[in-house]
Amino acid sequence: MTTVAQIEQLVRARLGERGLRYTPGRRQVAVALIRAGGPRSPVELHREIRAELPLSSLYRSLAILTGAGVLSPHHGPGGRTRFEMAEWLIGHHHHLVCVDCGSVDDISLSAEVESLIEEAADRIAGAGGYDLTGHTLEVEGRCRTCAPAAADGAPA
Amino acid sequence: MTTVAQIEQLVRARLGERGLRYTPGRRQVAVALIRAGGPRSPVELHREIRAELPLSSLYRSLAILTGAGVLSPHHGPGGRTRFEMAEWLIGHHHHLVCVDCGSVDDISLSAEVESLIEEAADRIAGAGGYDLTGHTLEVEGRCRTCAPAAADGAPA
DNA sequence: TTCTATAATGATAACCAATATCATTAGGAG
DNA sequence: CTCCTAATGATATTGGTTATCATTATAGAA
Repeated sequence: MTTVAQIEQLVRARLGERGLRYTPGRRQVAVALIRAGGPRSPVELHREIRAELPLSSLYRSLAILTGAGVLSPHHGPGGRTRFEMAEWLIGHHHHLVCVDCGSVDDISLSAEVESLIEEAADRIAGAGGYDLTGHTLEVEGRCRTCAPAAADGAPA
Repeated sequence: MTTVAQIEQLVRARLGERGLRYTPGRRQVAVALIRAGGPRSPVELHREIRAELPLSSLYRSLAILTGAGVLSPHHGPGGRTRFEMAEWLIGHHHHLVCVDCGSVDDISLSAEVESLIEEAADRIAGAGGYDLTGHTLEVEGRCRTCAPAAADGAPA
């Protein structure tokens, strides 16, 4: 099991390599995301972080950390972007996404399914002339909160 | 092989069920998306459709068609949403996505991998209390145009 | 066909997540 | 201590998207 402190050490090192500092503001963001079980939006993080961290700084921290490869962006409904720790820090995983509110939980697949997907992704990217960076299975549905409202999509 | 006209017939019927009309503007959008090999943004569609279809009307047509279950939204970088025909119209598929520019191509998986993923998605949605609506494998990489620029993500 | 209710359109204004700007503050190297 | 550069925070701006509203077009009724 990787601890929060260990991940933070990797983050600090990564930032250091690029002449960037692991400041208190950036630390708050990183720790919140390490503890989260899935991608979080700037507003969600702002609510979660008690300290009065200005939104402008929060957005910039997210941009800096993303640029350094520490965070990965996830684009959801309503033009909202959610961020999570990159896979080299918290391990490979997939997403369970609510198509209505956009909330996301991390999930894992069996080794068997995972290796088959990996193979397929490799083949597909090659065929399309893409420089493969990764893959994510997005399992889509309506979360318990959103399920009651709205219906259809492709009725009888 | 399903023809454009056949799909259009399904779209017209679906709209009719809801008291909505399959107007020329909506038709332009639908035909362009039926012909496209993947999700398209409003601006891309606007460029593709020669006619002087106002952006406000284009956006509304996309919203109407999406609400009717004819289109599915795909959320990409830069807060840009791309739309494609729903799977009940063009069949199940997955996406090859450029993490930089957000362009998307449709791809398919072997029946073997597909059925394993389906099973896994079912199990995962159930465990998370989600009402499953679908799943998409997003194969991520950098397209030929974007590959030259930028590097890393998780270097040595 | 003519009338009428409702949907659709198009120009414009408003919205809001995200980004850029810029003056100020903080931190590391010499 | 001093200097150079990074980081911060308040604010202004951008840009995709949505809402508003008056006008036009269409389906169905008479």
